Amino acid sequence: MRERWVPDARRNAVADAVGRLLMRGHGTFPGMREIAAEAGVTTGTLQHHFGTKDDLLLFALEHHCRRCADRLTARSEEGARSPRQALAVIVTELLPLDEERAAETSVAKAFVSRAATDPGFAAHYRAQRKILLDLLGEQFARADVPDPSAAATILARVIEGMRTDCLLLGPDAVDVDAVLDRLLRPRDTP
Amino acid sequence: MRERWVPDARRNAVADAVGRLLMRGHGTFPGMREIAAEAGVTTGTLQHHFGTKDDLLLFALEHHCRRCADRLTARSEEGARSPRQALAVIVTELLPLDEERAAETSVAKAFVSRAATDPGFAAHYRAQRKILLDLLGEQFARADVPDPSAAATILARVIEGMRTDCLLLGPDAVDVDAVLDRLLRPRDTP
DNA sequence: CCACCTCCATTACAGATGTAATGTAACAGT
DNA sequence: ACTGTTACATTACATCTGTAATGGAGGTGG
Repeated sequence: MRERWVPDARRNAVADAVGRLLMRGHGTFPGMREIAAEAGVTTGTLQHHFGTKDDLLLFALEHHCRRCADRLTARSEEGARSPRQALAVIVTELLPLDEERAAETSVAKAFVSRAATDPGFAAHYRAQRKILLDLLGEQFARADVPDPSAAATILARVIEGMRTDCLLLGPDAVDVDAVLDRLLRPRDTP
Repeated sequence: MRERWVPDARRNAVADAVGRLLMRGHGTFPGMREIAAEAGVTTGTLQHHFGTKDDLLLFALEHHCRRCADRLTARSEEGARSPRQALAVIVTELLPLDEERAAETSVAKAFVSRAATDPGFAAHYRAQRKILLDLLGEQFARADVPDPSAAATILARVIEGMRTDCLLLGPDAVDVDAVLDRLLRPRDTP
């Protein structure tokens, strides 16, 4: 008998395959047959579960964002002690420090160019960005940093830079503590 | 008589065409015929001046980086008054605020994913990053910021984030002065 | 038993892809 | 004038692309 799958699990497996291919491949989006081979299915399966290729890619993007968000909420209690530690958890969880997070980062990077013109992907970017800004801003407010939302905007940008540094130069190129030191140290108040 | 070109000018024109296509297109690398059409030549011309497509793309990347670097050195004297203004010039020049800089940013973004696996593109990224870090670090040192190279690393990452914010959310999403305010305001010295 | 549906494999196809191969003008050197 | 080289244009081709079309296997409700 053919393997039985709950359809969502199959879609998630395909999305994971896309992540692995984007991580290993040359950065360009893989073809349908390549995705099917990596996922251990045929292109017919892909056509059935996702209509078109763009639907598949958009689902893959959402899948990896969802996984990252799940990890963030799962570790959210670790930040109960100090806002500084909460920020460290968030930043570290977004860095490509293992295969799973490397795939997520590769996916995110690959879709930036796409989002520049395609409104669907752009909307997704905006939504994801807002979630991150809220998370960071909350911790900056707890840390009594003046203008916490501005601080969150800056850290979000630093995170993006750290993700590519880590992806292209290796894990030793980033130092979470050094970054938080500089962004959290108290300032003169006039 | 057929138009005469000094070969370098033709290559640069092709590289500009690639930039425009990456800016307007959906983020994926354009095909040879598309590039040829945009540049007003045929694929034979492309094959003659660049051997293969990868050579063409790498040249395009170098071309746009060179243009940006040229603009930076051309405006370098404007930063003579204050390091803060020098930093503002550098950051602004890297943001996609007109067609030329938008093309440069699109090119840079498109090649990040590629650099993750291809050593040639990765080397280019490292070199370009070092140049920027030196430029920024020099100004932070002039501003008597403690650990100027660490500050430069952070600002370089912020710049990368600002570039995508500006590209995806529009010019109003970035505020150079606000960023420099936060990164340059004096700190408590223990 | 029968229709019906989901799930999937296979095949087919029209179009795009990078590039090799070939031809051909224009000019440079001798 | 002959030769060689540069700078293209055109054609050809094998391969890859996304997807439409078709068919079939297995489970489900009547």
